[in-house]
Amino acid sequence: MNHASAFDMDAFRPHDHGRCRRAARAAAERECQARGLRLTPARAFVLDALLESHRAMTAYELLDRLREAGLGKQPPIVYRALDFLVANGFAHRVERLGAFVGCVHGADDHRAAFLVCRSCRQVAEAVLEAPPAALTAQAEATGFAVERVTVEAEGLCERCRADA
Amino acid sequence: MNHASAFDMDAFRPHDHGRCRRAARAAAERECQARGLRLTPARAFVLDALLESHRAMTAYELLDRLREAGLGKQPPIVYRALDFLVANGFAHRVERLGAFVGCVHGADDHRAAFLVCRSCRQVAEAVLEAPPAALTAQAEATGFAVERVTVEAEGLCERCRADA
DNA sequence: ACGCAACTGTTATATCGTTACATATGAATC
DNA sequence: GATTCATATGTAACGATATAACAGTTGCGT
Repeated sequence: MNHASAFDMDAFRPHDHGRCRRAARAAAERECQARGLRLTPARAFVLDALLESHRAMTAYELLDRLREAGLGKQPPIVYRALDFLVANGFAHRVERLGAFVGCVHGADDHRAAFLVCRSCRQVAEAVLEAPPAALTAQAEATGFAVERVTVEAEGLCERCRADA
Repeated sequence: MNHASAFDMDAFRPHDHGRCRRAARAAAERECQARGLRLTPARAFVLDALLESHRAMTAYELLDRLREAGLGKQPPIVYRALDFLVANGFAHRVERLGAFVGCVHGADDHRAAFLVCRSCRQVAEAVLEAPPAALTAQAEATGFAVERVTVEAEGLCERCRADA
């Protein structure tokens, strides 16, 4: 389907971001169409804001944008939109930051992992083959049913290291 | 040194918790002794509270305990204690919960991973051989310097599954 | 006893997220 | 078209998590 290499849309690699953004947006639209989900104005607006760059955005940053756009005033509007986007795999929450990024891989989120720059807050999405073996082994051994795995690497991207 | 199996102190396995707790506390004391760190009353109190069980505790739960004990009244006291404990590897922050657990492995925290029960909030600590290969490969490829890796599996422990 | 660094006390505030309930809208059916 | 129900939005109030800033205290080497 897509012959680009795995890191083509990596936040920390030069890439055609317009294409990156449009592809993610189109994938979300297709998915909504296919599954009977409603990409309402507020939801689409939040998704677009997240896809503008690979920088993680907080809920309140997004709320400010919604306010400017006249699409809502109170926190619930943005948290509802984010719940929808995250639940359906169109965005991810970066636990480490309490912030959100658009999903650029369409991967099912059991396999998403992130490189999070602590300086510029840009986030690259990686796709894991599987959760770490040690973790699944211990889960298995103790009867723990894993539902979701969070893998986040915090550090400095090349550019931010150069700036420092 | 320690001939016990890797999961002996797993939160989701029956184990001698008194021994588990005392071992962790003693390890912290030794470490402080060795590195010239001060395990002050507030810090020791918070560590003991965290080691009481394998349940993740929020900063404000801990603050309530500190208040009862007359060791402080305002949030900074507990956040400072937690900063100290986390910085020195005596406790971990569970990002998924915004809460804290005592460290029972003394492992350096680049290698810690967690099984987090979303029902009872008990947390088992696992030790990773290494961060997932896909992640380090992508970091390498893009010049991203990884400083810390968070691996957290959320799910249901055996007991909570049985209860449901 | 002195001086410095580390630690603690206190006030205030920033940041992140939810509850609860009222209202509106879309789309299937009568 | 009117009815109905599920889904989505509007709004006010609040709860939970965390930090800033600065003053005061304590431990400890000299």
